[in-house]
Amino acid sequence: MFFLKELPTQAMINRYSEDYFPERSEDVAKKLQGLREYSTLIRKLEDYFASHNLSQLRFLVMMVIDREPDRDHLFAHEITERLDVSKPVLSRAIKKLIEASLLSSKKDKQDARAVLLSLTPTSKELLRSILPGYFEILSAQSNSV
Amino acid sequence: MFFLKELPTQAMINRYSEDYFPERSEDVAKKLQGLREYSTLIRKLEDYFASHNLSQLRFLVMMVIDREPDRDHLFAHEITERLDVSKPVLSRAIKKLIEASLLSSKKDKQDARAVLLSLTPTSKELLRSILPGYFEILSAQSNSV
DNA sequence: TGTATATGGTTACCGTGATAACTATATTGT
DNA sequence: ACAATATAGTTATCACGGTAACCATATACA
Repeated sequence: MFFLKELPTQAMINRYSEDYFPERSEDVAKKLQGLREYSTLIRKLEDYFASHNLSQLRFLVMMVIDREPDRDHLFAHEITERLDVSKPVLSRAIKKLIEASLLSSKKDKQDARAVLLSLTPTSKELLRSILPGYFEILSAQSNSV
Repeated sequence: MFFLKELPTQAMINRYSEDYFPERSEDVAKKLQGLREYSTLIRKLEDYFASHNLSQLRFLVMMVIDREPDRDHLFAHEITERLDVSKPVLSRAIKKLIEASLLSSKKDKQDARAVLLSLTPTSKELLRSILPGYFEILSAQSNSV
């Protein structure tokens, strides 16, 4: 998250940065604007997921299982490979999804440590119902990015 | 933060979204890419601030005081107007900055509720020392944004 | 075979977001 | 003047990131 509401003017950035990178101060202005716009977008997404008793992370966990070709399940460590999130955080997100009947887990037969995770009918239906709103937010022109 | 490492291909997005917004699925792809890139950038910034015993928020609190024209102080509620963060979070950030001698506070004479916040010599020096690295990260081309 | 190492996942703990509700002081309006 | 309302800031509590350390099981290899 990037909190700054009123971005510094180009003049202000120049004043701060001209000692270091005068030739790149426009890049800085552009990046700050991007940070702000994407922070706003992330807020909208999180609000949207929250209104469906989800978080962005829990949504993405379901998505990466759903989008997996040729298989209807993933192991937790495979989800870790696909999402930039720490193991404990993922572990907790999975636990909540299971409690909400949005994931089902099954012990693997080859590896007693591993757990197979798959979507439930409920979560497949939920995914279908929230995707339109998700794409709506992502494609909205109001986010001037 | 947006966690998805491998973004969906355009074909995958089309498959998911064509029922809803076929004409805007390229916008969706672009937004997802932007989200990912800015999340990476925010991670870099947070790591950088952490290496200086700061957070992005604490840095921005100092910055908005420093950049204020004609005054060397701000009230907490003025900082709230400038940063998109809740009052309690700001309150805690200010408390930590004061404990670290990076902010000094003084009761206002007109309004007994309000507290004047200004930078200390230490924090002015700290700001000057971390700004080059901050602009370096923001202007780096590696963030392909 | 059995010991060291690697891997899958969880637990414990901390930092930092949020909201609701609170205290204290200012302001408004009759 | 004083009751109602608004404002400045804090406290309590929760959600959800992170790292370090920990089980349990698999794998490597002497």
